[in-house]
Amino acid sequence: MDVLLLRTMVCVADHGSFSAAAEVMNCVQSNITTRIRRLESHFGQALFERGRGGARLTAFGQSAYERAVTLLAQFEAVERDLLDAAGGAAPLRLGAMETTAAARLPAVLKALKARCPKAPISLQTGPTARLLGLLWERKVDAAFVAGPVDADRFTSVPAFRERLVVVSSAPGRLEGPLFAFTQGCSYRATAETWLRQAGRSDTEVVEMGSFDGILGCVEAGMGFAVAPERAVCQHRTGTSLQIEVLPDPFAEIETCLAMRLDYQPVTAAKVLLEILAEAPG
Amino acid sequence: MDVLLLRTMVCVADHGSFSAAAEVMNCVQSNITTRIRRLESHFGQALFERGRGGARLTAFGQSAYERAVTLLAQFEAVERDLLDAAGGAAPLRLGAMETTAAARLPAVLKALKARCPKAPISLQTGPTARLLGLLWERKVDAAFVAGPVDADRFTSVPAFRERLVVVSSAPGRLEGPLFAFTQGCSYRATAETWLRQAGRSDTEVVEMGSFDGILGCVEAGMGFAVAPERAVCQHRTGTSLQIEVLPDPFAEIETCLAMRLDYQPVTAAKVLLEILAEAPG
DNA sequence: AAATTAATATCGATATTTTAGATGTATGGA
DNA sequence: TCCATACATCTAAAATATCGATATTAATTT
Repeated sequence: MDVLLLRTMVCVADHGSFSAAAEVMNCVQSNITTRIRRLESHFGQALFERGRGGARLTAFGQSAYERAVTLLAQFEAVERDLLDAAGGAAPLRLGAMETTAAARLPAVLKALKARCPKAPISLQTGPTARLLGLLWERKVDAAFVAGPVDADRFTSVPAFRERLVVVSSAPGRLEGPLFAFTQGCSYRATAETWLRQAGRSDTEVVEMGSFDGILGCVEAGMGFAVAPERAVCQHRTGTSLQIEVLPDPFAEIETCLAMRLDYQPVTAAKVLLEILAEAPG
Repeated sequence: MDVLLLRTMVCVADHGSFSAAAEVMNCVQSNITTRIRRLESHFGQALFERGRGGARLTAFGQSAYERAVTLLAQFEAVERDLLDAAGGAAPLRLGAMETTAAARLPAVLKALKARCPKAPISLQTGPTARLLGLLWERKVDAAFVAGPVDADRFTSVPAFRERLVVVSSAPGRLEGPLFAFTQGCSYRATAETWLRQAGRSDTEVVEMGSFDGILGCVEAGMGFAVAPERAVCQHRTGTSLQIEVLPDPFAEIETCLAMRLDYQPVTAAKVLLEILAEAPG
């Protein structure tokens, strides 16, 4: 019984079909079939019920899946620890909100790279809710998200204090729709709460996937947006964008670095925590 | 990082050299070299210090070894459980003392095979001390050993009550050396204690590896032996061997089935426990 | 200093395993 | 009926692991 087979089983179960798993694992679907069949013949039991609309775990498959998940997690934890012990070369997979990535991370990551040159560091951006999901599934090791964070599921340390501002094309001109990220973005949630309290629950919301796009639309006078001051300032150079701090209690938002409770920080993660502690934003 | 690589590392560490590991793993030594080098280059760190007289773990190798051992144990536990859940086909590796294997196990194993026909059952014989060692290293799942057993390290259930007898070629003729198994046999320890208490500490001891050999020598009048009554009776048919029960408190010895505290019994093991509970010997 | 010994390392041929990609089969819905 | 979706099967080729012979190394012995 090989780890690859277990990984494949977990991937199929997670993505609901052989073909989806093949895409995720960068191989052809026939390989997935072969591996699952090997596992199944090893146990003499079907792991999945195949049918239109994908593959579902059988009862036996379900129990195998649960054990496989914890086994693989332990396997990866050991591998991480050893890579780390071997010379601080354990990878660190970070997540961050778009705006944090743009406004805050360049300085932090530069300092981190300087102190852990060998550690491969990767970054994935997305809204807070999705990042917490990735964290929970162990797809990322630590994520910069808008606080506060559910302390029952994650540890978190304060990283940056952001001031939320309203961005518009002219002072006080809050006409047109609110440009915001897709659902799951906590800044958007804050903005909507603010608008409701200000009696503007009718404001239309336009979803956009990129921060640049949002600012571009706002600059063109198509509407307004809510974003952290730092992030706007970075983009504002040479533009006519106007900013205005949100009223309390919406102005002050804390960005935290969140991790799973059971995550054992690798060297690079410890250094990141030190960097955040040294230079509080 | 493949399981085979970890298994190889553990095997090298356990047996002290690449070539010894190669023998145990049924492959040529160059394979071991290749696998260890792959692991080492993966971590960028040496796992073993090579030298005349074998390979020793480096500090890093030691920590890798410890993690690998627990990981492999978990891996195997999961595999066992799943094979078991898939249809009671999980293997059961038994250990037993020579005399137990000869006198008691045939009936028990027959009943076990009848109730778990699919489960592969293997048996390894040896003296109590070695069996407990195998148990501890998880090389066997359960072992029939002479009680009492250290309850801090093993669970044990009573299996058979044996009456120890002195075997000689003529009634009362306890001349010549004591024929016994190698060190580690608890019957031998009992016999030596008895002899000491009887003021015969000077009795010479001849070690032999097989029970048949011992009885043969005794029958030829070369000396005497101590063994469970049942085992002697099986072999005695048509011989002139004389038996005499040992004085208290040496006569009554309990044979237990011992398992590691953390062993999760597979179906075959549970059935074995039932069989022992039904027909106490 | 040379020879011996007990180890691991290296290398090329071979065998095995895994993969990709083309094709087949089944099934439900337009 | 035809199409789309999804798994199964098969084959050639690519990747990988193994064997077996030989080289290398370092510590002992002579």
